[in-house]
Amino acid sequence: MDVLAPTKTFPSLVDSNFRLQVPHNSNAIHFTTSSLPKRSSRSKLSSPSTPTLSTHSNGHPSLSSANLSGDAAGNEVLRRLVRNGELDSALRLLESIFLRGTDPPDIIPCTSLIRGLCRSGRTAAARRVLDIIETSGASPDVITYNVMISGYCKSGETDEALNLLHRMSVPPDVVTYNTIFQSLCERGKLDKAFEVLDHMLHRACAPDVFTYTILIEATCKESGVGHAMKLLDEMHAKGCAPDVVTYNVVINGICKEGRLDDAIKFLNNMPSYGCNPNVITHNIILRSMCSTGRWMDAENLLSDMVSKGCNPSVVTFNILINFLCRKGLIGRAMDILEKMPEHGCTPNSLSYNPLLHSLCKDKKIDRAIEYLDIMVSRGCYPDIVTYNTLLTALCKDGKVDVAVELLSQLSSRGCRPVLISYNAVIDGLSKVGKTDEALGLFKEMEGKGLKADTITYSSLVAGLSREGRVEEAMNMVLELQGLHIRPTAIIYNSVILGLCKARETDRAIDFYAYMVSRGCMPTESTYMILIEGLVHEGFGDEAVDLLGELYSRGVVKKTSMQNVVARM
DNA sequence: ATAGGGTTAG
Repeated sequence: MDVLAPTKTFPSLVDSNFRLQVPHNSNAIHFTTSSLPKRSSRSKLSSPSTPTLSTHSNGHPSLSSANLSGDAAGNEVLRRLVRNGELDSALRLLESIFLRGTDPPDIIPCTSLIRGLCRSGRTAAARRVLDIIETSGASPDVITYNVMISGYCKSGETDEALNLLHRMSVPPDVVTYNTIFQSLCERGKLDKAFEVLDHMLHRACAPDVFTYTILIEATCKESGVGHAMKLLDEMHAKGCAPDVVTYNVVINGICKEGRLDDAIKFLNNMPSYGCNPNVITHNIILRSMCSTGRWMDAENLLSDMVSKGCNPSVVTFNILINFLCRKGLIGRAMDILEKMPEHGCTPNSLSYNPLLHSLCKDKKIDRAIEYLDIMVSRGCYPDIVTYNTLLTALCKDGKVDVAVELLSQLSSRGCRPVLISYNAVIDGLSKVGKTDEALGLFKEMEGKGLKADTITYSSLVAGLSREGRVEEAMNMVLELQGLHIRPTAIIYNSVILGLCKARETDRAIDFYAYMVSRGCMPTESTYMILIEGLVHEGFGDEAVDLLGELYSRGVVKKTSMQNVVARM
């Protein structure tokens, strides 16, 4: 015990000065900390670019014929520009002619212009068009407003949408409100949606099936089916009949609450409500049956729907294929896929991907590639998930170079690599000791505007640690703070492992303390790595004490403990 | 306005 230099951090460890550090659960044990390298605090947040108006009004050829100051000829040019998709020229024309002209612009091309600008995310420019219409003395109609409001909603500017709703120069219609409901509900702002509903009723605008369906769906998610049912009653009372979609939304809610049998009853009662279930109704129930392992029920439901004349869709089959693949029943999944055309369905990439994934998981990459060829020969092109599956399989099969090659070809194959594609290959490279090459890909990825996540860093940090480049690994972990990425236990563990392997168990313990101070819960591996480290440096007794303590706390499993002892 | 969303890290 006295071999331990007093300056080191070990003593407090072996003196069993154990103290719970993390309040909630706590398997964290307290080691004395010593200071860690100062972490750099970089904040490189680029501010999102705001749409700006192009204000330059220097002569555009197509404007020359329209120097008559906002008259019929001007509108003709405006229509042509909008029709040809020359949005910026149309905008300039509006600014230069109609803003001060005597005749107002035609609101129909203006509405198209607003729609076009919104589609490319330029809501500020679109709003400018609306403002020009208003100041030029023309009055936008409800459609113009609806297009603008929908543009705001799609770009997430719900507050702007609401402001515009309140200052429209014509009464909003049910479409205006439904657009806003949809957007508020998607963002979980259900309270606000109900406020708007009050507003709608005050203005004597009657809600329709869409209105209620949107609200019922959101209510199922936020407050449960029980509350949603009240809305369904209210809907009935107001003389608005629910349709299949309304019922499907409710059935989906019931399934999500784990009440599959109630959902089935609802399905069976639907005809008595005057509404027949459709494929989607069945698919919702089918999915729920599969995910709860009720395979026989699923098979029966499938034959039920066929006998009722409700034809299965691609989704129906994909649900079944997915389920079978998860259960490892690849053969049956393939049979189903092959039978799809008999039911008038063409398999898509979502049909093939689970099969490819299962084959890869079973290390049958050659068969997966054969199947890929079949898929392509049938006109179904691989998507990014297909490629990601292959990239992962290649890496796991020791063909990292092939994976690198494939990754570089993705764009020319019509598939843009995504974060997961890079993560798969970066991980593959890191695992075979080619961390520098992995770092190169990481740079390339960032150059393409893809932001690395915790998994990317997890692979890189582990790669660096394995190569003995622990300093770099540690610095990378410290840098994550400025990037709003919380390192996981996996990341900390790999650094701790790297330090232990380098016979720097004291620093490993410091890093452990740092991990705990950052609020990251250690795992069983964390402790096992540290214990192995202690053993390697000749502190077997201390390791055993610690192990006993951890075992008595239930942090370490008995088998893990026996394994360590057996190796000593 | 409803169903499939699969693929990556110790």
